[in-house]
Amino acid sequence: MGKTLSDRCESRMSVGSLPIWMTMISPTASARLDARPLYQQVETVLIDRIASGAWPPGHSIPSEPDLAAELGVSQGTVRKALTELERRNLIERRQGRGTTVLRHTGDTARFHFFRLRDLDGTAVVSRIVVLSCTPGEADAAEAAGLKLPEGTPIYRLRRLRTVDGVASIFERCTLVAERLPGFHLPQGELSTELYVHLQRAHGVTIEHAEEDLSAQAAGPEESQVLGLPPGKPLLMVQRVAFDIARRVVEHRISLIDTERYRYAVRLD
Amino acid sequence: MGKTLSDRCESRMSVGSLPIWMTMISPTASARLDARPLYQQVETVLIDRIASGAWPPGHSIPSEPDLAAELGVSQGTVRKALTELERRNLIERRQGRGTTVLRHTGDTARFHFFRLRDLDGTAVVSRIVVLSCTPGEADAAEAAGLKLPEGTPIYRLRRLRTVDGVASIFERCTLVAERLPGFHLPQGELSTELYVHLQRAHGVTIEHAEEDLSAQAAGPEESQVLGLPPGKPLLMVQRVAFDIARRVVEHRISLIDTERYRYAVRLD
DNA sequence: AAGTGGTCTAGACCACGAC
DNA sequence: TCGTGGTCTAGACCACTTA
Repeated sequence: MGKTLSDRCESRMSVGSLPIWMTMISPTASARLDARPLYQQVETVLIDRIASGAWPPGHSIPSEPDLAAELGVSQGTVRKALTELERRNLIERRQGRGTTVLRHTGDTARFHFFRLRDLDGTAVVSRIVVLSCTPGEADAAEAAGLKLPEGTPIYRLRRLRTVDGVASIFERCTLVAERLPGFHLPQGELSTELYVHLQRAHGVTIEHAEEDLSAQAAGPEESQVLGLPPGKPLLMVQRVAFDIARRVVEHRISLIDTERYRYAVRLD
Repeated sequence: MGKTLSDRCESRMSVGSLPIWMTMISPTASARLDARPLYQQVETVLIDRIASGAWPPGHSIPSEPDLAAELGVSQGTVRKALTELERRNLIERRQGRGTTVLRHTGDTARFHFFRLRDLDGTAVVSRIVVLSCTPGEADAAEAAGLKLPEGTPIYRLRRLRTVDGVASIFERCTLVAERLPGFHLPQGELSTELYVHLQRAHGVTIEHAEEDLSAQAAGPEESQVLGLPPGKPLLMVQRVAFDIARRVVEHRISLIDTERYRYAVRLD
């Protein structure tokens, strides 16, 4: 085959109106270059619609037959693309109801990005207190963590997580300002999950994150905040979080007292 | 449909010989009870053939059209089942060459189950020294880790991993004897990956593992083995490993000096 | 040239949910 | 009742490997 979505669309332009996605792709440039399978091209189109905000979180997207007709491909091809989006936790499909763009709730955000578990394996609930939130420019260490140049505008966020009333996690977050125009934290809701807020207030959906774990002795700042003796072994988690377009949004260093809780991982 | 694989087979029994999988399923019991989708039933059949050793690691399995004909389903249904097996890292498909049962190599075992990375993200190579290997019965702690009753026959394995000549990881492994009849370690190859050996010598394929991470101060045994000051923060990884049939095979406690290396995780 | 898995299509029927 | 996604089929053509 080797045909491109735009080829198929051009042959239909006389009948229908210009599809949204064509406004984002240069027709001349994409004419021959995109030799990827059709279902991957469909995938890209759908992701662009979600990432651009055309289909915001919670939006019901067109049915599979409608999408197939609009894009000039078969329903099977659309299904294959949607299956991949579902695997990436970008959409939710339900028989009889239709397909919607996933909206981060506290539960889903925690399920995917909060790996702390009780000793018997049950999920842990934590309360969050924001200690400080200030704009600034990335220093050497922060720039290295974000893999962005030094001096990049950022926001610095310090948080404390409390489990069962016990201060257990100290978090230093570094947020990329460019991704979050007009960033501010709601004063009242200190316990809001950060990623839920980023999606609701800035339209930024965190899709995946990479974490590096190590053991670290408690330094002066964290031993004071967590109320622990200096030198006590803590679990240090360094996270880099990416949005749907796989751009860096956040770097976070969490220091965790694992006396009563464990960080759970599944390996396949 | 709601039809069962055995229904479809019965209608073909007059022409072909009895398929392998029918010998493992009671025809009467499975006649009405298995209301799962066909592709999942096919999946089960194929997994059984792999788990039973009928298709050992490295074996080239029949082509998709052949499997479809044998099982009385369409090629698309077989493809869907194979796609899931591929996702679970049980098989490898290559265009033009065919499909083979995955054989653990040192590389694949490390890639899936060894999460340690250099500070710049490159994979770490380690040499293994076996300190001891003795049979015994599970004590309370070991039984809890394996989620098996106390007194279950086990093998205890102590290993030391060296990275760049520096002792970095001390491992206490507990292996379920029932899964590994006649278990012994090859004397010469101290650096063999355990999971490669389990597959080659005992036909046991480790498919996935669950790990709990915490920070722990070095105790007397590990500080001596690793040559570290007592009380130094170490990363403690408690792993439970499962075979293809999702039965527990191993419990392992690793104590890691994360001075120069990191445990890497990807969250989706 | 023959056979493999990979892509794509068209259409049937089913299970579920909303109206 | 209707429209949705889920399952299953049959068959075409392509890309790749092997002989």
